[in-house]
Amino acid sequence: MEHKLSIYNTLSRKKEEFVPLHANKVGMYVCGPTVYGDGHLGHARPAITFDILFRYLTHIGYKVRYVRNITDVGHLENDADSGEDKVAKKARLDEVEPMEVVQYYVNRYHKAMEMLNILPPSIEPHASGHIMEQIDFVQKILDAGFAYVSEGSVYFDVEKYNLKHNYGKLSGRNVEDMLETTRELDGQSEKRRSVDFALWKKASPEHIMRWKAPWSLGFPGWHLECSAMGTKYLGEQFDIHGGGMDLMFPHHECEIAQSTAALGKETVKYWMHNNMITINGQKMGKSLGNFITLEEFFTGNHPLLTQAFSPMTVRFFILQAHYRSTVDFSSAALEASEKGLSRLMEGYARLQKLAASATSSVETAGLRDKCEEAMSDDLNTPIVISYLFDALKAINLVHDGKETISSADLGELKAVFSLFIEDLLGLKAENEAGSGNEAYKKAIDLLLNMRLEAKQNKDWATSDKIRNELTALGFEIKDTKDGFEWKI
RNA sequence: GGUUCGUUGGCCGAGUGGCUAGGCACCGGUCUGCAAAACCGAUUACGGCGGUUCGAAUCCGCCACGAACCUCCA
Repeated sequence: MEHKLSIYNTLSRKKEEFVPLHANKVGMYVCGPTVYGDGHLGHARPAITFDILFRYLTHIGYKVRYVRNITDVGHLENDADSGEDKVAKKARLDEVEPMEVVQYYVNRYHKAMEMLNILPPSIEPHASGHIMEQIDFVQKILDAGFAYVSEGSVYFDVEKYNLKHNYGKLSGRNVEDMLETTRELDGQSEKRRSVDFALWKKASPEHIMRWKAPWSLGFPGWHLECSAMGTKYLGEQFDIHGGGMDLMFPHHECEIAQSTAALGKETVKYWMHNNMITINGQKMGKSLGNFITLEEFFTGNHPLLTQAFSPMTVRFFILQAHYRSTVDFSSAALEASEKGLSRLMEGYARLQKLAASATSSVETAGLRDKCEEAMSDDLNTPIVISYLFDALKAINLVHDGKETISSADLGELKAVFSLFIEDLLGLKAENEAGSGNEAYKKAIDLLLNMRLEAKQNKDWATSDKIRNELTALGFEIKDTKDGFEWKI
């Protein structure tokens, strides 16, 4: 059964049925990372959220072009005084080439994304590789009369734009209020109004990353790259633009203004924003210095972490909350997710070995439909997961011989689990130490077979000794009807 | 101050008018030589006060508390 996909559009502040601009094709743009530091849990959230959307859109039959940018220029570090961008600053400190810093962190970002089983986007454009497109974009805005040049820099004229269009429609602001509240801060600026924002910025002498433009030797403004690259790869109008909620204002608001000013029309149909990850109720973020990098999660090397958490645990943890809710981080919450995930994945492995009977005593019909329905309802992954846990119960009961399943139902259940767990939620089994080492596995089997013999002779002392010592080494031993199972 | 959003059981976290998601923890039971795992069962909820309604965690109003954005941020 087909369910219509509905997604929450920040522009209208409600769920809307998703209707693509072009039949069967979807264009989707997501704000990617600024590569001047290691990725943290906050970066994982949009990456995972829009990975789910990418996978789901593909699953329901769309051909999706997914663009996720790399920000490696612009984004001023401090207020107007320095005019130096983040990447340049870091590079000077480290005494390396700016692009070397970019490459280093891009590599690390890709590595982390791969570990989290996030599919690569269709196109991953760098802002630094699209300076010409950005200069053209600035020129279009100037030509349209919505920008002005001031001492080598170009600024967007928000007040003028707002006379014809609605600046603030995305974030619910109005320009008059903003001028009221910020007027006092507006000193001897090159800007006419405090609300105006830079499209092109003249580089200060010490600024390393600079490009030649009609107005000055400089660099593009903070928000321009997304407008320029989005339209370049997805067209003047495309379906979905995503990113974190913190980007709603000013970043996305400015994007709307830029694109509307340059092209004379709305570019994006659906704006989607994932919520923040909090830590003790407060946002986890770079500027707050309370973030935990992904690498620290994977190694457990952070004061707030009681242990290491695998990439799949992190992914599962994030998927257990709806993307529009904040999710509060704690080591205890991660531990709970780890156990839940492990139970789910064991059940999934168990499902593959289940024996079919003539008839089913468990009810598994409708699972696919319910899961599809939850996914199509604004990507409600927590509900999908809850249904999978319901089905897990049936799997375990059949495994224990307390219930039966027909081969048709078994086949369907396998297909549904495979589809949702692997293809859509993107969860995969994580084989830890020892995978692939046959000799090692056989040695453990040998020990456990000796224990089995001891058990048959009712030599509990020997049998418990083997089990206890293996347990102490980190193995988990389970006795089964006709033998044993183990894992580490 | 402005804008937006939130407050659910021991913890995490779904749910938008009636049918009390799910996970983790805890307790009791089944199974087991004992465990582990699995299964069965029990318990604990909707910030406060009013209103609408036959009926509200869910709609409306007020209050309290918290968060995000208004400056780079996922």
